[in-house]
Amino acid sequence: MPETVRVAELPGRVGSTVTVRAWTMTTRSSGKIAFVTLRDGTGYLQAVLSKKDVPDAAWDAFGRLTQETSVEVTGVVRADARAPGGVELQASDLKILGPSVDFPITPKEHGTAFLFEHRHLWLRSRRQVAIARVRHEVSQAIRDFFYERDFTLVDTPILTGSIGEAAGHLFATQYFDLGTAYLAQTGQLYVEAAAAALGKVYCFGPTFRAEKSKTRRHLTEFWMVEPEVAWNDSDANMRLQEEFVSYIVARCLQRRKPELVELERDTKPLERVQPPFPRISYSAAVEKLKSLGSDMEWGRDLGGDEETLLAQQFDRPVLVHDYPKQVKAFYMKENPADPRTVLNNDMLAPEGYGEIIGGSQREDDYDKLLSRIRAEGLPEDAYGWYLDLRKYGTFVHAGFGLGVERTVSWICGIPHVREAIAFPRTLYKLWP
RNA sequence: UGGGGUGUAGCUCAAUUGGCAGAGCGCCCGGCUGUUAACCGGGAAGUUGGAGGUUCGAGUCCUCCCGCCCCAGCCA
Repeated sequence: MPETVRVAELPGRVGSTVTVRAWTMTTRSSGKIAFVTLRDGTGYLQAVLSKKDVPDAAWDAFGRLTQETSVEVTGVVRADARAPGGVELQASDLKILGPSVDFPITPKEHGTAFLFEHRHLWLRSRRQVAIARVRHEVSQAIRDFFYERDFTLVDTPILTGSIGEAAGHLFATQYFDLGTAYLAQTGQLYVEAAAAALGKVYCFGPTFRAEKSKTRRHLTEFWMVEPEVAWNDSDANMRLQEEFVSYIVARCLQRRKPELVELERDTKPLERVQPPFPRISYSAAVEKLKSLGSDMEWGRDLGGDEETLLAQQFDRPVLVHDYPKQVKAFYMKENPADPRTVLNNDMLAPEGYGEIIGGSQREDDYDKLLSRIRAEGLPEDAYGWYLDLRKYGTFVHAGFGLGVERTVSWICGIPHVREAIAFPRTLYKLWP
């Protein structure tokens, strides 16, 4: 009885007889010799069948192979320069496990609308497998980075009663007899509470925005990691960010080179991602943009075009800090050196990928926070627990949120965030 | 919510600007002993997104509706 092995193990099994279970990608035949390219999730394998060397049933089975037929192939592992990957399987038997009739995604070109309608099948493609592996590496790097630095993971609620940020639309649902519940658009307020208990914390999970955004950078459901650190000021917050992003990129370069090659990603720009990152104040950024021909004015938030133009001036991610108070959220700490601004920052990824991080030092003064809540017309009683954090031993603290899909898109060099998650949720896409 | 596109075979796209709906891939049949998205020969495949209108004649022009894509705002 031959062993069943994974394709990835085959280079170490040259000479032995093995059985592989996998899916059919393409077939080629020359009458008496036949080739089938297989994939099993661990790698890609070419199996070779010679008509004279296999049972008639196996030869007939080859003739019935169609794209994505699942099969069991037994044979001898052989090194051969003509085989993709350098190793192939000289088959002695082939059995069909599951036929596949009229697989909709052919090896030729398709439009994005068609592919996303078949997302559950499209995931099997080499490109989508590579993206999934990079995403997995990013997620694991995130967890390892914080674990190594003694952060505690705090899982924050997805169903919430209060509202996170001032603007933005939220998904709402009826919550028993307690009225409306909202799907969380941030875990930040909760990790602030946890930071007062545990010091260094982070949350990592899905987040929901009911905004009718239709751009390559937006999803209605996306994953965000949000660290929050007691006694960090804005400067320490930015140092943590550049260390964090550099760590994630380095891990992908170190462990996912084959996937980045599959994606035809030029890794040179990624290799430059090392601390320190350039920093520029919002005010200086406005001046710089003006000198570059932009009609940007002080007081306006940076738009997509401005972000791209600004990021193009640097060879690695750039930290833009101290934005005008009126364009930023109520919880950001007022800048003592310039009360028109707050102690926040965004991180703009290079190559046009835009904002991957938004962060700030939090307002730790009870009265100032309360007046901001009132000024923005937020429901004061809903924020009672949040204000308590300033009432009982207030503390300097700061944190940020990193968007996983935007980060994965940037590292992979893909044009749209919806490819960076297995089943994207957008304005028009709730299935599959 | 604005602005710009697009919809023709299973898929990706043509169709002389109003005059016989076509190609490549995929699929089916046949051929080939080292193929790499194999190649060669043959075949099947269409309510041109939907409804209405103009016209001798509409894939093409007009009106409305529907789906999708891109850009902007919002943000990660």
